[in-house]
Amino acid sequence: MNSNLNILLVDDHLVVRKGIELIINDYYPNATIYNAENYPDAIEVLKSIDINLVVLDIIMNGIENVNIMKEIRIVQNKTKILIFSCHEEEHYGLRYVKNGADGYLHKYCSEDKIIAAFKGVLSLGYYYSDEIKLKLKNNRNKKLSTNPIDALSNREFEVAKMLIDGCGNLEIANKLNIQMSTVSTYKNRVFEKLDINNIVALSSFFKQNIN
Amino acid sequence: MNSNLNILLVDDHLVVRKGIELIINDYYPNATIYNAENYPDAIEVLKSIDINLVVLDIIMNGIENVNIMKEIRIVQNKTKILIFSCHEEEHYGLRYVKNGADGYLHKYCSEDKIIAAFKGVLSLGYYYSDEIKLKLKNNRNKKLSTNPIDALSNREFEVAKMLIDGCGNLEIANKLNIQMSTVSTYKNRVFEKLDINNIVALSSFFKQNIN
DNA sequence: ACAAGATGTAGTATTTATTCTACTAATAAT
DNA sequence: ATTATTAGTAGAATAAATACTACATCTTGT
Repeated sequence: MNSNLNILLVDDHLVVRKGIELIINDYYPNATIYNAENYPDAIEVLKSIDINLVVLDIIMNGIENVNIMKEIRIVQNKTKILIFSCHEEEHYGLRYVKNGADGYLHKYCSEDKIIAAFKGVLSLGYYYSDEIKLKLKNNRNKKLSTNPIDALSNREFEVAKMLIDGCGNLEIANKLNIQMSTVSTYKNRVFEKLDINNIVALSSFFKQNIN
Repeated sequence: MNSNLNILLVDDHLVVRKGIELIINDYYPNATIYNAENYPDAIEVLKSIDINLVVLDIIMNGIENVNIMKEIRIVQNKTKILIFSCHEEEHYGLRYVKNGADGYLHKYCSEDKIIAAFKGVLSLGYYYSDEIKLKLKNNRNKKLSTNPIDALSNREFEVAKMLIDGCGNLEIANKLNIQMSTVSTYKNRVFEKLDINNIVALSSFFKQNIN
């Protein structure tokens, strides 16, 4: 059954790939492991080999690229994608799942969880935390925009940009002639919509998603 | 010769430890590997076993602790310490070496470099990049550093990085077991030293000067 | 056309962050 | 050896930010 299990590890850290490999070896001794340290290499592998599972680092060289999942699905639409990220699932998980991930694993997690995720994705077809399941349910009807920034209202966008410029809430409130609590409300809505929770993340979000 | 080589891997990421282990296995098949996923455990191991080399992640759970090296040296002063970090050596390296590291490896690096570092540290006693060697020399000659980040104290540096990770003052205070006002003091000193006034600027300062 | 959700906005209570001062210990400078 | 800095740390007072709730006005899907 596992004799023809093909797993592709996509991560720019050799050590991480090796670590996953060692763990997989224990549980799926017959699996064949393929390695890719960048996305083009990964696509190449997928073009020539039938891969059952892609273990994918979504942030390579500091750049997040959720679109890689679409590219993977174009080449092989039945392969399973398990995100293996160093970010907290809490803030990023939902977005990845909405963009096509079948599961989300934190680099911190235990061997048990890694194996549980592998099993889940390979047998059930998915591995979501309860939190993500809940968020998915609450979000089911909403369409997924390729660019979450598009979901921001004008006022939210305006505030977001000022925050990135280093303005404080009070300063923004004064400039826009609104109450600080109002600014806070926008800030919250922005954070929720982008599924982030701090200004640095907001900043990098904008850098990545806007020229 | 290698028959009684004892290596301690200190890293909170299982996958990383596994990865290093797999690499070590190939080159030092007789080495005995010990694992610790936190500092107290590491110290425990060091108290009972003669360790030749500690492969050390200095940022555990998002908290940098350069003092761990002093603690290690108190327990075993002849053991070698090789920092294995996910940050660029360029500007973090010097700080760590000055605080007691015998070598610095980036998590990104190739298998060759990992082995070279192991060999260097175990035979020569150190493994420094040319850049760090130069900096060390300049430092001895008391030449000014061109990088303002080098002007930050250990504690300031620590706090700065946590701020960039999106931690709030209170969170940092709790993690470091200090008062929030103390955190604020550091934050202020950092901002003054770098001549900035908000987290986004701090973040880009680090990105520019450290990556 | 009408319900459901999105948007713009605040008030208030609470939580966090900043300021400013200050003190000790460790280092560096002279 | 002595002085001057730097580093690590808080307390108290003050200011800023957030959470939560609320509500009227637009949009939009059906």
